[in-house]
Amino acid sequence: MRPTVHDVAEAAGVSLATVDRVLNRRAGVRSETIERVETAIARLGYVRDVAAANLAKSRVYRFAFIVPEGPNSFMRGLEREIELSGLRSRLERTDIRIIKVPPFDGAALAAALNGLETADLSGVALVAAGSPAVIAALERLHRRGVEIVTLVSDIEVVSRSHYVGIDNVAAGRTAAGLLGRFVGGRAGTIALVVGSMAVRDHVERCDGFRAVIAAEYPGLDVLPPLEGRDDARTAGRLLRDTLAARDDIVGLYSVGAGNRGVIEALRDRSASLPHIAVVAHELTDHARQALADGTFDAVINQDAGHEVRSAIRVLKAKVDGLPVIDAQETIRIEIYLRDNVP
Amino acid sequence: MRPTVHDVAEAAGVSLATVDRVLNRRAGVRSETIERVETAIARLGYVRDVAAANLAKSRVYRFAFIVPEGPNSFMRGLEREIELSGLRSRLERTDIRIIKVPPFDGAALAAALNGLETADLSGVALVAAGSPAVIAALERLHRRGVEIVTLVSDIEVVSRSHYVGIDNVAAGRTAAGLLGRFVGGRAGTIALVVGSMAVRDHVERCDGFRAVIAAEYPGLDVLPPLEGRDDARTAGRLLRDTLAARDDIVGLYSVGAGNRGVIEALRDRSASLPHIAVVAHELTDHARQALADGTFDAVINQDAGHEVRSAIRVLKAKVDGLPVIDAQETIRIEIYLRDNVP
DNA sequence: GCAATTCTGATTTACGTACCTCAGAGACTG
DNA sequence: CAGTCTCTGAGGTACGTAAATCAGAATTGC
Repeated sequence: MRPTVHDVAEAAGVSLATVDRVLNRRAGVRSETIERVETAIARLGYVRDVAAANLAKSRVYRFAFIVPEGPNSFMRGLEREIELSGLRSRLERTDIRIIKVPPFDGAALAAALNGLETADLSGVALVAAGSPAVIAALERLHRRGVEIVTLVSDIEVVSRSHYVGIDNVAAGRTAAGLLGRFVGGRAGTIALVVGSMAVRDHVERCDGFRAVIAAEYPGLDVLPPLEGRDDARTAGRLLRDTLAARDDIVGLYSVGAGNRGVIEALRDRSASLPHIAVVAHELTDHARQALADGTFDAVINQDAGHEVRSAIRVLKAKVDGLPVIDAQETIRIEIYLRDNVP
Repeated sequence: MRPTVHDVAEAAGVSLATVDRVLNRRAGVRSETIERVETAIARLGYVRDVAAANLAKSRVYRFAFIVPEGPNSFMRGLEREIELSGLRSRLERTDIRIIKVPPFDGAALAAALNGLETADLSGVALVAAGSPAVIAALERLHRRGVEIVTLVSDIEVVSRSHYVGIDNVAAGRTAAGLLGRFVGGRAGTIALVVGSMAVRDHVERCDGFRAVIAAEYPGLDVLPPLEGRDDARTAGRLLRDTLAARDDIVGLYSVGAGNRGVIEALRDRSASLPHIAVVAHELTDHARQALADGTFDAVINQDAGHEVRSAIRVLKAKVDGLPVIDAQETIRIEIYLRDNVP
């Protein structure tokens, strides 16, 4: 049987009230006594029963999730997952609120963060767009005891924060490894379509991609990125122009949003032209279709549901002062071909 | 605030004891009264607070995990993950026991199942090797109220069971999709190395693999599988013989155990010979190395840690009579290239 | 040496559920 | 009509912890 506070009290030769004070860092205990209690805790291997503690406290975890608004399919999927997890979390005394902010807009994000009612808020998860104002807002929240987790895209160090998302450099390298092999020894150029070079995740993917292509596929040239800014039409137009302007394109890496436009541009190519190998990101409905009909060869994905559940677990662990299980909280870079789409 | 049993009692106009009898399916309540209580539960949206219930019951979940013994790296990794989860689960009133049985041996597995003390056992997770005796033993366990989950390899229907593992047919199809592209249009034959055609997961992978190669890569021939029987030396020897006997091999799919032998056989080939594209299963230490030095092009993996945690969650949900969240419990087919190895 | 202050102990209530006992109401049997 | 049986209510204790109150002990300041 696990030891309880009663056992600790007995072992330390103090009362239950004293053990409670030590455990909950309340004042009124001599340092010598604190040490006696802590020794007893260590000796017995006592661990607080979080379920019982939360019951006694009638604790409610209150978390806010901040996501960019707009047409970005991945973000909308993320939002759905947050809603779903929020519904289920009700049963576990967890209250989750979603706050939407304009994308690519540090000032708006900072304003949203500063507008949060910190009194009964225990944690914030946000898709970070870095800016000094945002960092200041996060530091302020943290000083008020709010735990912070970055989602999908990371941001410069915030004390004691945690990042839930994939390693985007590795994702870019992986895309390069796949595309390099899919191109199959042909020489030529590779086009890049990104959402915006102003968000860190896209920049990192490009960096990783270029590094591997340069090192391992000397026959391949990578063109400068086409910026679609989360708009399918823009992305499609830019790609169409590039495809029309040159005939040496053998591969395409679609780094971020705007897949719908990319798919249309590719489908409009004449069927007699040689196949362009394509690796894209995020397994949305459009991407699934493109995989099924051969327009995309592979899709790299991060599972939004996993990310949301992981963020919630991490926030809870931090609030409860428990360790985070890294192996469980690592978000994998998922690769999908036509054959392993779930 | 969530409604409690008290609210339900008041709403139904009965006493707390009666609500309790209904909730816990104890005798002594008229069916008409049961209905009144259930209506109130539905109307209020009452859900039992599992944490409080477990506290009150001083419940301890007792689970047995049955895994094959022997040198199979994946199984040893699985066992480590079970131990790890077991240690952590202690804090959540969960006691996990590991039972090892000889591999590929239905009779031994059935004997182990029949030897389980069912009195205080709430669930069993097993790497299934199907046989009538095993199925009978599982049915018996299930009649005694023990929940059953199959791990990694599934088995013919057991009432109310659950399978935690990847879709092995899809894994084989995925391997074919990768290998077909990696071979890069060359014609030739593909070798298959399996553990045993007596376990269902390996058979399914081969089926999926052959189907895609036959349909999409007409230039490629697939050789009959070489059975290594979880023994690296055997697998290595068989592959070496095949490689020596023919020079038209352009690809290899290593379906199961024995990767160490496969890797050695491949490394011993003269460096002047053309590259053989290789897709293998399970990201063990040897496989990581083979990815790093280019011996393997891709590794398909199932995350043993996820599987164990999923099995525990599913067993708990079943014991508590709660629904299983399918999206969370689906085990992904992971693809690793050199660049996304964690 | 007395008061004020700080520390500690004992005890109680609460969280939401499980489970037990005891008593009584009502229906049925013979 | 007494006796039995089934159903229901009332109330209590327990699970492990949090948090509060009150009282007594030890320490400090003056």
